[in-house]
Amino acid sequence: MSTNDALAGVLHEMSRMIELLGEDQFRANAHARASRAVSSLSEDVRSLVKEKERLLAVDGIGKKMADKIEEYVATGRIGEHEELRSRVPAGLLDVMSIPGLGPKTVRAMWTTLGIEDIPGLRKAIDDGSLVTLPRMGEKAVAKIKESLALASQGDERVALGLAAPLAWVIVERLRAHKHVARAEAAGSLRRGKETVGDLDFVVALKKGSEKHASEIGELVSSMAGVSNVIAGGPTRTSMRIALAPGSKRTIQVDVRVVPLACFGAALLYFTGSKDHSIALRTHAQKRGLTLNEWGLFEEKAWRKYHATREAHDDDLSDVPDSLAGAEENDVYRALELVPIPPEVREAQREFDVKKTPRLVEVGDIRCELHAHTNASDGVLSLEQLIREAARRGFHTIAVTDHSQSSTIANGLKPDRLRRHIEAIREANETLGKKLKIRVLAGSEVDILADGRLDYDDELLAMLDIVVASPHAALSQDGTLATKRLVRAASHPLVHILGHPTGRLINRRKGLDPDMGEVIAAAKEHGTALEINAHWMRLDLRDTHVRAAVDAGCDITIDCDVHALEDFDNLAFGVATGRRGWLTPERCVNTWDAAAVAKWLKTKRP
DNA sequence: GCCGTTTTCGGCCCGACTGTTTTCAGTCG
Repeated sequence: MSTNDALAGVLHEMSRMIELLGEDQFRANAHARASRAVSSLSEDVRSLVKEKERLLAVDGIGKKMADKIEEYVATGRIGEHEELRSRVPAGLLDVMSIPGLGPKTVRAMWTTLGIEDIPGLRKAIDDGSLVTLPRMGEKAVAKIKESLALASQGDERVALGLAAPLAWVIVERLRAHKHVARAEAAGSLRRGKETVGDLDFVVALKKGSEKHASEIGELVSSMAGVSNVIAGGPTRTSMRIALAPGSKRTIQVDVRVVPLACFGAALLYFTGSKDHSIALRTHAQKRGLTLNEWGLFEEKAWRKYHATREAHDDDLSDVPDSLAGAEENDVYRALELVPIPPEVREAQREFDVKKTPRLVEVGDIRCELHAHTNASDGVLSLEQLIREAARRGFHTIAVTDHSQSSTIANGLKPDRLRRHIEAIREANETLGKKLKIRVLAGSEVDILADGRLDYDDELLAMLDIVVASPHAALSQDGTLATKRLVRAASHPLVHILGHPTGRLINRRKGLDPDMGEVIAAAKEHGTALEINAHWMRLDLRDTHVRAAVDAGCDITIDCDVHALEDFDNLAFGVATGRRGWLTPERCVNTWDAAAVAKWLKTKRP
């Protein structure tokens, strides 16, 4: 785990413990906010504490928080954290992590029944003592029991690439309904986060169809794979659905229904992030306005409406006129803000921009620079690969099979690579010319544990393109990893540093180098850093991309193609790039053929 | 504990839904 993630975890825990102790809620919120700010930092806190002003410039980090962060970096602990821990039973945090159980309820369990952990909670359910708590009835206990059963099957966030296909199916189903005017997936999926906790959908009904709101929730909750419906109101339905047909793994799905005039405001709010939404609402509040999922309103007008709303709460047709609400961008403009793309809505500097950034888009991508054939561990023949790349309109396809050390991946020994180069050059002359696509002879060469490359320089120099990636020794020490990657990024024949950390989302932590140093080396030597678009990798990750973009590095977005469908992972790589504020100019794959060729030459003798 | 185009003190986003209540507290996103 990176230092940033570890620190964020400590701050989050502090926030939860402050809540459990029933102390100042705003202090708890401040710690939670600081935790989120730290986890979305593009820089390692270890370097940030050296320049305190820049640490203090981070939204949500003030003087006291900066001191705690400094203490953590210096000693690996925060005294106040340990003091809190001594006052709160460790198992109580597990209890509070059960959906439906918040700080007030868990505190009551603790102080009146002596419950200190999940076994204690189970016991209190069984012996009937739990139901004696205030505001605790049979239904509430049943819900807790259900949550307990669910919690044991694991609640880790779902990789973007596993959740997205289900989201697409649901959006299509919603859009096909006769009363639906618009439907979009929102939440962290829309923001392109590498993992998502749940799926959010915003649906607008056609004018005159407002009475049919309740049909929409039923439309989704009647889908195959729905295991239980958690809540179902006229405008909001929550349920759990199997991630794939037959899969035991489920994900929470929330569907919100709004009138068409409110669609933008609802989409804005349910896209988040939480901190971005809070910043917008605070901004509105200072202007005597109120922003909610129904639109942007004069505060007085909204209050008057809302006070009378209960009488007709299943009727969505009478929301008062808003200052903005139909489109997200209208809301930003009405607040005198620049519209912000979803992927960078993190309340981290996006409100400082003077105009909407033009971030890289899938349609900008014009070449693929990292692809395997059946010469190593791909399933496509050279011809199939070239045809598919051409079919997708690419001007260049790089054939980069594995190098000799990757024996499991059938890596090529030097002799075999020489013959492979000839075959690729031949294909470039024949099929490439015919399909108007340039075929590059390349290699994804292993970066050995000490930073040396897996072929000698003479052989590397014969290749049109070299992607250098780590594949083994992925649990080595951070300092060694930094040296290793810096050495590879500084190599005069390397064009691209491929999936630099080697992490696999939810499965393998990968290397933990000082990315600041790696980025600096890449910048100095004109080496591009790869965003590997496979949803299991997304490596560089979003925060690394942002640091690299800030440093002025070139970035590639590569599908690391092994099979036809891998080309479709591009959207995930692009989303990660966008989260890192990547513009087309800095993204090599958006350049025209001549510019890419010229760039490749700069790294050849 | 953070923060400032009202403020260095005194605020702190806002609504839906549930289950428990006869008017609301707690949780969630």
